Amino acid sequence: MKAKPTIIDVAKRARVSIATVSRVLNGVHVREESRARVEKAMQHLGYRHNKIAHGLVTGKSGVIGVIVPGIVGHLYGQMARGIEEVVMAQGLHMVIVTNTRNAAEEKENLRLLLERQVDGVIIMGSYLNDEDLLTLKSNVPIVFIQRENPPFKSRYSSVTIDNRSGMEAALQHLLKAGHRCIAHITGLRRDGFERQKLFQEIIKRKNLCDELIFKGNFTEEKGLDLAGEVLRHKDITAVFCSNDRSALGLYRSLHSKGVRIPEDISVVGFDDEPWTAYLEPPLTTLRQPAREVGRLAAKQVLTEFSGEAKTKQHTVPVEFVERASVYKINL
Amino acid sequence: MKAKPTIIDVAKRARVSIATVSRVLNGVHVREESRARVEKAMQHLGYRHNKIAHGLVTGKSGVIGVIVPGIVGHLYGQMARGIEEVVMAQGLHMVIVTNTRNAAEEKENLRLLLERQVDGVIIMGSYLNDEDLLTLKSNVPIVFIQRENPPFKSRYSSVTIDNRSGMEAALQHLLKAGHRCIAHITGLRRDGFERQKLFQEIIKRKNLCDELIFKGNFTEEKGLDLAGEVLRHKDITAVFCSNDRSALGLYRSLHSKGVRIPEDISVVGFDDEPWTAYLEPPLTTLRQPAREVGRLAAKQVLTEFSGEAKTKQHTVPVEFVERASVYKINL
DNA sequence: TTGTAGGCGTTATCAG
DNA sequence: CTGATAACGCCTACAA
Repeated sequence: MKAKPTIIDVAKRARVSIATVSRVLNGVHVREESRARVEKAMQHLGYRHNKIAHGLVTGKSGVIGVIVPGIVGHLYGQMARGIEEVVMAQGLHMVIVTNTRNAAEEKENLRLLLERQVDGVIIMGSYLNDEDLLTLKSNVPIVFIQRENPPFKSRYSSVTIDNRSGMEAALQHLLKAGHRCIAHITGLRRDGFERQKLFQEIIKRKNLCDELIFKGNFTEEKGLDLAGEVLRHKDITAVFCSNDRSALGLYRSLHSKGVRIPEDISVVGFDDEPWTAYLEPPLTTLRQPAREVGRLAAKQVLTEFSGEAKTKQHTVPVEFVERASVYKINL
Repeated sequence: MKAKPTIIDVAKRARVSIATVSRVLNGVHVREESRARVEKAMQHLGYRHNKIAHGLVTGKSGVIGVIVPGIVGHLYGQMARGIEEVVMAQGLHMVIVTNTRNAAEEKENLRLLLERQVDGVIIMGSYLNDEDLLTLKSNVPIVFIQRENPPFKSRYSSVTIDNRSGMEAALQHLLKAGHRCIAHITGLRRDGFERQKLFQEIIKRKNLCDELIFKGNFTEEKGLDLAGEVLRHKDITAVFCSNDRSALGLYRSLHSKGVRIPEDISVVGFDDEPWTAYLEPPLTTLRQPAREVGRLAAKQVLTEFSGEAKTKQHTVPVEFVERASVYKINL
């Protein structure tokens, strides 16, 4: 009647061996009578299965590690939620660590996770390179979501947003609406650069003016600053922002300058953050299926962990969300 | 040169005993030379400390469990971030599970966490009652953030928002601005009810009309619906919404009806969600110091876990955020 | 300062 | 179907 009861205590009270207790614990068949006695004993003693000890012998911790970038934001939250969803359904748990942006810290976080014997790791927006991974010699599956560096030559899975299809859809929409002089406020990191590259590629392919690139940094402030420069080009009729926050900055500046959206300038964002629908006018943007991305990543680690399943590079499409921030010139 | 090396392997290679290896692992002093040899051996072998085994013998898992309500939202994310911050600083980890709203599931989640031998638990918006807790006989500290039921008679810590001070501040502001006929769109759960009660109490104390209560449910839709009813009372000059989402609904309906904010109707929200500053006009609201709440809760579990520290009921103030949605009548 | 040996709570193997 | 008993990897008196 003192500290935590163990299977030994249960076994004694049920007058069976600890092996039998272990069996009922793990759903192995035992005689009905024994099982009943064991269960009663557990009940009585307030026994609780110790997953630490269990993990030590089985070599599985039942935990998936998740590393998320320090920047808060809605997207990462959704991804984490998606991961938790499938992880939980398997009776596993998820430990989250956030790394305040730098490769060294990320590596350290990963190391700690591995010490904890996680059964798999999911890293969002990783900065790690092949070499880092190598020195850590992880033996568990790692899958990367929206990794920053170019894909590994190596053996890791990944889940990546299909920026291309999104950009194509959005620009198509703009073109159909009659826009011919479209500016782009760029962003940072992999997504930012990729989007810029795609923007330029598509614009060039359509034979439009491809010089209207404004260097942004994914922040509202920058979007706000850039508005002036954008307005200096009188023929710009639409601005494609690399993310919603830039679009927000642009909105505010345009509003304050008395420029009408979308009549004077059309705006398109990227991410579909929850508040974009509340803007005036509601922002046309591209939605990242963040939750689904999380689910995918989680499923990938799990199958890799519990089988021979090979690594795989997933690409998920983004969805074009039409709202009211694009003016139809040709109507 | 095969599977995971253990301290035994390290000990052999360093020609010391496993005890010595363990010592350098745990920062106990050993002769400089031995330490060097051990470290070199670990390096060479690619040794990794196994925290599962470590946990089994020490009885500490080094993990704090966190249960968050299924509803996503910005606040819970911030709280989790605050928890992770302090937990991480102690070299611990945090496992998050979300419960899709119902006491049974919450209890089950807690049970699983305890099986995992977490060193402490933080539950946000819990629905558990004394009895539930009792049957689980947790031996680790549990602290509740914004628990739904009335405080325990029992021995658990909590962190709670000081709705009162917030309501006082907001209403004071409204009164100073000359508003005398103020409506309230109510919310749900503990916070909703508490805010309503406080609203009525304060209004009555000030000898104002206290009948203008509109039954909301924390959602945008409801806020939108209620706008009509609010407008029917011609003398209402301000509406205090129980949360920002209700305020948002009100905004949209008012806008669509051509009612001006704040000239015709002033609006105050609660929560200070990130997008409230982007509304037109920016919403005056009350900020919950969510991150700080998380930190507090985490510190509380940690001190309770690692010492005799008694349980404690924390109350954190909310901050009044003045923006542009309140009209100064008397100026 | 270092080594020996006895656990920590479970599972797994192998006889009965 | 059940029961000993040896791991699992590490920590920690206790001894040396």
